[in-house]
Amino acid sequence: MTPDQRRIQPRKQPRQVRAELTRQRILAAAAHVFADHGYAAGTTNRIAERAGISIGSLYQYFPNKDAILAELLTRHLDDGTAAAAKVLTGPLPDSIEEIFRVFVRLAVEAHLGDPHLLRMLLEQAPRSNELLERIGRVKRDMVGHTRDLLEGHPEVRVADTATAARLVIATVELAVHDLLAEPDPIDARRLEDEMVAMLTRYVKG
Amino acid sequence: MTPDQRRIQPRKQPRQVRAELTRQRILAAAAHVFADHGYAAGTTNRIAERAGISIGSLYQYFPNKDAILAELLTRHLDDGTAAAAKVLTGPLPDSIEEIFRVFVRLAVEAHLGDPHLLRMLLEQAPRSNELLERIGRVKRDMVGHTRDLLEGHPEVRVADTATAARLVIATVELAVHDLLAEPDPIDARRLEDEMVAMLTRYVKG
DNA sequence: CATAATTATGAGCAAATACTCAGATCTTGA
DNA sequence: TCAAGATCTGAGTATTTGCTCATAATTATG
Repeated sequence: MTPDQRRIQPRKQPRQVRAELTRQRILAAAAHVFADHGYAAGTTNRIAERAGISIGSLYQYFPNKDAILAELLTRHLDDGTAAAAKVLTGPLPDSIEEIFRVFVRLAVEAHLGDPHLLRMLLEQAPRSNELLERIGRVKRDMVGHTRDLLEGHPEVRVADTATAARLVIATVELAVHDLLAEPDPIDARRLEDEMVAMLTRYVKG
Repeated sequence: MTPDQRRIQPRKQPRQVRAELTRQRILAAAAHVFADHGYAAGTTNRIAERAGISIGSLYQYFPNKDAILAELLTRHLDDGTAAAAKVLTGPLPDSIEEIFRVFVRLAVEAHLGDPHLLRMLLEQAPRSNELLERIGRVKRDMVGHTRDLLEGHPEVRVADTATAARLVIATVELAVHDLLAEPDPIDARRLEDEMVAMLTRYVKG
């Protein structure tokens, strides 16, 4: 470990518009390159090339390669929690089926953009402790909320709500990833219907 | 690409016992190293060191690093299909619930050995086209069998058996991986029970 | 317009790593 | 016992890759 605590924060705050533009180009290019080549083979030089900027510029906004991945993942997590929080401000449907539908749809929508990138993110990111914790926290929150939901809802008839909550979250997250990222992806709407049906019948006993 | 078609086959068939022993040591060491460090950071030198042999010996049995991963994955796939084939020779239970239980248990057992390694394998291996196809074929077979099962079983009441089969396979595969490889893994028996319950209630409508 | 501040450049360095090869050591078989 | 073949060794090579830094170009400021 370097003495200066292996930075993840950008080394410089952009002060001109072109700087912010360059940052965005780098992130967009990184998303494509990582999705196409994987993390290890997605070299920083390739990212710079794809972004149409020099390698030097890249390192003016990101202290190292990991920081780029971290930023991409952070964005995804923030987008997801923001979307979920927004839904939670309004009133939820009554039936457990429709509640599930809301959240499954949220998950599907969050991954329709670039499923390959997302898959990559959640696979490679766990190398870093900081990101591992952040992911773990988000997941634990989701499981917690799900558990509360299961315990408080009259239609639900599962004995062990803790286990059921974990199963529900894992199923949604992973199945969405997998099915959407496959070479022959399932139709998103149909996936939503079937998954909602499965979860609903499960928790209703 | 090199002109000689990037080999995956070992360059030499072992003719003495010590050779076969070395091969096994390499694979065992690779499994540990890959599980601990990931594929990229699992260097061939580290594998050789852990196996207690020289780096030169390693390259006498595997033409390159990818071939080691390929062999590990092939073993896992072969073990899985062999176990499934064995089960299919005997008579299956009547109820769909008990049928699901048989296969879920198979999946759980196949991953109890070294879940971290398996997770790694399925995440990193798809870089190679050959392995991608092999995995795809196994998966398609499983989906096909599941579909036949769903269509032929009187208790099953799903409209779109093709989609349902994909959902069932993805759920079992991925949830098993995820839940077992987590820092705080779910009890295997409880996982089996809940998953069987979920799938059964799903397909029974 | 002039000076400073910000941003961009890209050749090249240092480190890591997959892999080679010439020779040493061990095993086999007659 | 001993030659031929099989196996093992590990320092070294070729390549890749993350990243730096001196310098240039651009933009802001007064």
